Amino acid sequence: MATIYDVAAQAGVSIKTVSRVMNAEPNVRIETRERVQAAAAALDYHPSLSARSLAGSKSFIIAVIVDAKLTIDHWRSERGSDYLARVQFGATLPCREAGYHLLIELIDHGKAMVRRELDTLLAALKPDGVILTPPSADDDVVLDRLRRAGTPYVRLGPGRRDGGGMSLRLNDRAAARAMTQYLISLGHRRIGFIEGDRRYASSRARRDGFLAAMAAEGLEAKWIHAGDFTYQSGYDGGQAILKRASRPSAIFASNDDMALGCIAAAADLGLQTPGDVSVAGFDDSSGSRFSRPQLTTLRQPIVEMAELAARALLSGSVRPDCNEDGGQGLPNFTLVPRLSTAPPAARKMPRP
Amino acid sequence: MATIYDVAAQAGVSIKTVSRVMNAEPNVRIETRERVQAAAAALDYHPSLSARSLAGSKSFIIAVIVDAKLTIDHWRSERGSDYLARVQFGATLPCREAGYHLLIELIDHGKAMVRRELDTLLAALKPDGVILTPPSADDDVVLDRLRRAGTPYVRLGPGRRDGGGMSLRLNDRAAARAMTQYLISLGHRRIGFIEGDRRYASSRARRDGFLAAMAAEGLEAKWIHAGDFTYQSGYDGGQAILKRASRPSAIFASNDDMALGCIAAAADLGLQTPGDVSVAGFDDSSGSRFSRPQLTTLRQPIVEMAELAARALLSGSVRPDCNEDGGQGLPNFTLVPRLSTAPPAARKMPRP
DNA sequence: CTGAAAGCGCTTACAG
DNA sequence: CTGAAAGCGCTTACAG
Repeated sequence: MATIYDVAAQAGVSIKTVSRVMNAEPNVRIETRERVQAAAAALDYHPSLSARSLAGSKSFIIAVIVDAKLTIDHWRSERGSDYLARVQFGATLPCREAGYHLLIELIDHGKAMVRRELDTLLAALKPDGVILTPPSADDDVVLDRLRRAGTPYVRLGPGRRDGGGMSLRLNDRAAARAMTQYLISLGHRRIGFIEGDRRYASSRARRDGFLAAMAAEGLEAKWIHAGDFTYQSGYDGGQAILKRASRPSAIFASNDDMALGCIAAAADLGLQTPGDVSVAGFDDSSGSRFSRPQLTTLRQPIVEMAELAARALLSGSVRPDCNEDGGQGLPNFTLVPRLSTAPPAARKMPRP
Repeated sequence: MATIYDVAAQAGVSIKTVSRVMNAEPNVRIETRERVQAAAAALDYHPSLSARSLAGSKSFIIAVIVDAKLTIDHWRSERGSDYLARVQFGATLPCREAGYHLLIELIDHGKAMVRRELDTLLAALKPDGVILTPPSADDDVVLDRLRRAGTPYVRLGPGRRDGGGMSLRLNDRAAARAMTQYLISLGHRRIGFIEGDRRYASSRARRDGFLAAMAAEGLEAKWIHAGDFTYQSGYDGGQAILKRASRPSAIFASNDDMALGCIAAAADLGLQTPGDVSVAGFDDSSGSRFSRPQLTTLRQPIVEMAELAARALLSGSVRPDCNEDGGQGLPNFTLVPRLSTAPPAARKMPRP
């Protein structure tokens, strides 16, 4: 394979000049530039990433950090949870345009592992930027190691405001509140809630939004189940809630996987959705669109967030030692009403 | 950040010895080894990938090549087509265990672009192995550049037998034949077929399997539509086939996306699935499981294939200049009967 | 079992 | 506008 020396020799210049041309730096006579470009093309020369990375200050790598357990669970279950795919979609294209490579890195969020895995990653790869997904975005160890390494990072959907870097936050609380209000507007007054994993800030925010909407209408939140974002926990939550003597006419699950599990639980108890119980989800996963019945859910602009994150990192505007909220330009959530929710059956309406 | 020199100094040895310890090479006294390990741990030392890659013969990178247009289309449509996710799932874990990084690279399969993009990729990254998905797996330019670079590669679902490297092939023909026979066994004799993109070998094989099964029963294959694996082409195919005066009682689409499009087309024409027309797909995508009705489809062991591909590459057993079929240990396809297929309505049965 | 030397292919910092 | 020198942090090939 041709190296910078071959190109320099062929063009009759020094390697420094070839370097200037390849990096589109100024101060090269147009004629020289063209000679170098011709030589590079003739020799089919492409600079080595590792050499550039070792000698210079850039690695041309952006890493996306995801939780290993959760990601593997989603891959294994094939339930159409496409959070990671959306992040890849949003971040891949800007990286590609800039000649960067996007690396998906799974890390274990156990106290002991996270530090070792992250340090290895940062030292080995020296990524020019890191995109943090929940729960990494709020993980003390992750944030500390990143800051120590001086690596710019963008946090997706973080809870903490003081985590450094740039944050891209969706208003989970407002979204959950809107969904709850939607259920109330359909006539529901007895509404259950299935929580997500509490390690996730978004999970807590969704719960808060639900509780706020209920309180605003003077409704009691009596059916709350602690799930963990998995289908199974949604199923368990649905069973637990719907087996009670007094059961709600609607259930709001903190994500689509759990909502689908909840619908299955209802069906196993002989309850139809939405005839006997309405069920709403959160995420607008592809599974939600193809479920039976199609799921009423909330869509958040994950692709746009990831794209914004990548662009911010690529532009060099993110500094690890600041706290920047970059979510201004982001589109808002959208409530997507579909067929899993309906007004409660008349006989089940409590009297006013 | 600590370098190999720091560790060497701290342990009182040469950098060569540190290198030996870090790479688990033999010929280091146990006592020396422990001293080096202690020093490395104390200094939080992790070797630099770019330095290792530049000096040595390994890059610790495995690249997956996918078609840019197709991948972006799948990401954008969010229709639960999880081929890439399955490949990632299968290949990520072995890479991780081996300290390797998996890179997903989109390339454009236009004649002009593919060579430039691939050469840049190979020269810049020097991946230790490449996993080729369709249609790259049969692309002359891709195969030529890979061989020229001496990069080991595994081809997933290739058509050509002479493409070099290792091939992992699924029996698309037998699978399509089995599905067609299944439809026939339900009582269908008038069966339509929607083809996938003909650039894909699997697409041609599926068509062959369909035709073979029909011919074996002495049935005419009169309703064939040329699709391209997209939902829209399935919709168009469904419309075209079902609008004809004489229409089939079942349609077999070459993938799930097209099958879903076909069902939508039927619905728009006032035809129920499976009441008026049975529809079968291919892939067992997550969308197929959540569709309404759930799709009868074929599952192929993509995750297992990708895992096998990664392991073969990591073990160093793949050579670019041979033609190896590595699919022996792979599980077979499975026909997944679900609710989108049923016996034809009595009045539509042709007389024997 | 251990180490000194050379070199991988670039960029940096500087000189002219 | 151009280039000579040094160095990034490792592995390779060799010597002992």
